[in-house]
Amino acid sequence: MTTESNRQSRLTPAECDALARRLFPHITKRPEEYEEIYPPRQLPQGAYVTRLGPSPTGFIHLGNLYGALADERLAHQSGGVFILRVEDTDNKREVEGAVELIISSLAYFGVRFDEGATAEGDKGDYGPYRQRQRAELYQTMACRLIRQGRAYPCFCTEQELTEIRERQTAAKENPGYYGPWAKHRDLTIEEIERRLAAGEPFVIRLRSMGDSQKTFTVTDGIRGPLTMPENDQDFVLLKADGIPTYHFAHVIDDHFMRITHILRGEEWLATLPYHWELFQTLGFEPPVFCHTTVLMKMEGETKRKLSKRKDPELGLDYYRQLGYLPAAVRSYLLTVLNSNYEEWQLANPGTVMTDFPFTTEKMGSSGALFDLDKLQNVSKDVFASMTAQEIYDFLLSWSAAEAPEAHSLLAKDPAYVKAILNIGRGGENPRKDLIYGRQILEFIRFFFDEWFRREDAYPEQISAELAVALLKEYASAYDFAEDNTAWFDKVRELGVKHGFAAKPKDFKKNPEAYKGHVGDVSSLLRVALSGRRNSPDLWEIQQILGLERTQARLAQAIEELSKL
RNA sequence: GGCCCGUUGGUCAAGCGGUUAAGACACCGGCCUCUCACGCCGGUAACACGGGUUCGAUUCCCGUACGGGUCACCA
Repeated sequence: MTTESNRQSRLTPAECDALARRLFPHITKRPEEYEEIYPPRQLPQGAYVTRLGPSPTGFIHLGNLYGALADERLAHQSGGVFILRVEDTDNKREVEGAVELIISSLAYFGVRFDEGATAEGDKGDYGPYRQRQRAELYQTMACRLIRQGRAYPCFCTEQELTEIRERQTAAKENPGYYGPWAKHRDLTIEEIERRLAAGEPFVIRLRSMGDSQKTFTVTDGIRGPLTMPENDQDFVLLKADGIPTYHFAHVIDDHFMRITHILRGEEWLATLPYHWELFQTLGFEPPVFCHTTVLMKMEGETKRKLSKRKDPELGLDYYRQLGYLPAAVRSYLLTVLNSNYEEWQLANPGTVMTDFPFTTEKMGSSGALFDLDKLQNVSKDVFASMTAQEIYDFLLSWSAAEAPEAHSLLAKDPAYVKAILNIGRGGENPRKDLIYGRQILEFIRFFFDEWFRREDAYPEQISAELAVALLKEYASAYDFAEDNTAWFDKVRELGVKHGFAAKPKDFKKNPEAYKGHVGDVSSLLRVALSGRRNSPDLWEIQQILGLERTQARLAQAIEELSKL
């Protein structure tokens, strides 16, 4: 804007002083006192102090966890502090119990705070940690700005603001409250006095000294040097109810809580000039800004930022309900957050996630699509690295909350369930077919008589009559004590005796000569015993089912097939 | 629309003036094999476009296109 609009306040220092007292009669502290109340932290060199500042709207999704994880890693791996600060300056949006939900959801996924709002109340020396309770601090700072002529009361009504915007749109000017458009920027003290006396509601606006024709440069912790136009907007500092806007609260809190690194989504990039001017005006040393990318979702042909309202399936609760392993979700998010995490993990087997040196430099700056395939793959790997006992413990606690109908069955016979979970586990290359709680229940359901049912058809190349004969013969010859090899040899013999090829290759070479091959015979057994055409090793399944249940299922299949 | 950020295979992404342009997921073959899964081997597939700068551009600069974000007394 013109230099005209950058001029100092029209009010004299004495008038500013009087105005400050008039506006904030209850403010007794001076900003300097707060510097002492919230002294610089005594922390090791290079320690990060980060914070998560959710607004208590009662919904938290993958994107929030994504950011929280970065904050958490940076703070904790550097010996720093991670704070939860509740940004409740908008009472219209507040939802009952939201803070508790946020804390418990994040805790479930392994994100813990050192300081700030907790379920038991505030913890730490830089509180209170709910912004509405810090009103006096913000007002003290606003009072100082008024006194310095760097802020002023604005009595504009919503209508007047709309009008201004309309005129700006018509004139093709940038919208906003700035420069010549800021009509209450230079009210006389008498006019202000008159309106105050009349009880008109007002907000406190910054008197911007910026020039949008000029630029400034900040070095972003993720994106490197960023050049942006200076702010020239007289944006609102304190709302009519005396509560600060995000912009004002953020700058003051991050200063007095001695935050070193501000991680926030890129949606804040556009207002960075606001914050920059505020840091300068208040004389605060700005922390390092780190603007992360947002997590995106594919919608039709285009990508879109995850939305609270449109994407309930991306809520943290959703993954908890499905029974995703917290470690898997964390690990997946880390692969997106830090591009070299995956390779590090591959190169350092047997390490835990917290050993990984997380850096802001390795964070990407273009929006990443949420990739369910990848999450599932990561999840499989995590389950594959766990013992049956660990998986059992997880399933038990998860099902208690999210799958009560399965919980009692899982709890009834721990040894049985663990034996099931142990199939194909323990070797160098464990099976990777466990993804999440619900899916695991589905995967193992046939082991339980309560859930067992035939899901697939018997092999069509075997007639019902022959199938019955095979099953009967198999059942009477079945020896529970035989080992895997001896057992399969017997299945093979049985097949050969009835005209099946001993090897699939023999059958392929000469299909006319056989009724099928040994695989068809075991398919028959598989369907009879598991209800499915595909399953893990049959011998193991029988060992786990036990002799009695095995025989019962064979009998059941014989009966079923006899009716055909 | 103004401003800001971004753009390497379907996805996540290495790369930071000279590479046969990594790797992971997904997909497709093959091997192993009684099915599934695992594992192993192989394959398809990318530097948005146009100008510069340079001996040489994926890499640097400028445009264009496309995508995203933001323009509140919400955060």
